[in-house]
Amino acid sequence: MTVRTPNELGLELTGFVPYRLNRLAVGVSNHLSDIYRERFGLDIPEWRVMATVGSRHGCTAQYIAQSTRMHKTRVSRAVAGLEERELIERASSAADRREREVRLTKAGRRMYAELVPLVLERERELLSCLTKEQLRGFVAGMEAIETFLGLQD
Amino acid sequence: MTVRTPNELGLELTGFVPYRLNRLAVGVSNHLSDIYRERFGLDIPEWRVMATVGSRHGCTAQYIAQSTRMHKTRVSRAVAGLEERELIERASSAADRREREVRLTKAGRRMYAELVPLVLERERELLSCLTKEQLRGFVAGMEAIETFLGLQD
DNA sequence: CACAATTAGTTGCGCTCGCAACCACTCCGA
DNA sequence: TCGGAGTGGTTGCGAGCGCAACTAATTGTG
Repeated sequence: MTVRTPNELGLELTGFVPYRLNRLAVGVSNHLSDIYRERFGLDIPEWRVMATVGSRHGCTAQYIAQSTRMHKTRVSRAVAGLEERELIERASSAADRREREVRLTKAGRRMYAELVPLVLERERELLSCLTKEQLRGFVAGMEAIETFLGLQD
Repeated sequence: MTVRTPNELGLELTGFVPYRLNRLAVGVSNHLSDIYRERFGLDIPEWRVMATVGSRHGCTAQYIAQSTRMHKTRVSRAVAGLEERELIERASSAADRREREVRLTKAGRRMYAELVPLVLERERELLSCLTKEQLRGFVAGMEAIETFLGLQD
C-alpha cells in the first residue's frame, strides 16, 4: 500500500496516481490485445466496433462513436476496415439517408461468438488477482472518479 | 456499483473493466494536462521528463526511459525539445562517453518548482472525490493488477 | 417554400509514436 | 591488444490519430 503523502516535495512519478493509471491501462490493454490482435487480426478500434455492434442488432457509426468515446473518424476507418474484411456490412437507412445502418455479417457473428468469451475470460482471469473486497473497492473508486470527471455512460 | 456478472452473453463495453480503465486514464490525463499543456506548454512526454529529472540531481535518458516506461525514442525527442527551450541541459558524462547527463537549467528548476505543487494539488483534488476507504481499495486494486502484469516499479 | 443551421459520415493533412537501423563508445574474451 | 558483442542515444520511416474541411441529407424558421 503505497500512496504518497499528499504534499511530498519532489514528486515521484512512480507513486503518482494519474501516471500509474495510465501505465496500468496500457498494460491491461496489451494483455488483452494479444487475443484480438494476434488471434483475430483486429486492432483496438476494430475490436471496439465489433463489441459494440455485436451486442446490438445494428446501429449507426454515430452511436458507436458516442458509446465507445472514440473520435468519429477513428470509427469511420475501423468500420471501413471491417467492411473490407466482410465482417460487417452497411445499409443506408431508409428513415434518414445520411445514416448507414451497421451490422455484423454471418462471418462477423461467428467471430464475435468466438471472440467475446475469450475476452471475458481474460478479464475474469485478470480480475481474479484481486480479492472480492479489493475488486469492490477498485470498481467503486473507478466509478467515483468517472463521475467526478463526467465520464459516466 | 456495476460490475457485470462474469459471463453475461453479449459483452457491454461500458461495463468492461479494461475499456473503462482506458477511458478513465485518458480522462484523468486530460484533466491534468490542462495544467502542464496550457500553462507551461509541455506535452505528456515532456512533463514526464521534467518530473523525473527534477526529482533527481541529474540522470541519463536511459534512466528516464526505464522509470517512465516510455520508449527511448520518445524520451530522446522530449529531451531534445526541452533542451531547445533551455529547460534542461546535457553534458556528456566523463565516465562513459556514450551517456549524456541530463539536468534542469535554472529556468527548468523554476518551472519545476511552480509546476509540481499545481499538479499534486490537481491529483489531490481528483482523489478527494473518493472516501478514504475507496481510495485505499482503489490503490490496493491498482497495485494487485500491476503486480499481476509485472508492472511494479 | 426557401434558405440557413445542423447532423452523419468521409477524407486530406500534419503530428506523434514505435520499430528498425544506425553511430559512437564500452566491455570482454581469446 | 584486437575484434566482436553489447549499450546509450539519435534518426528515417511507416502507421495511426485527431482536427478541420468537406459532401450529402435533414431540420427548423421566416
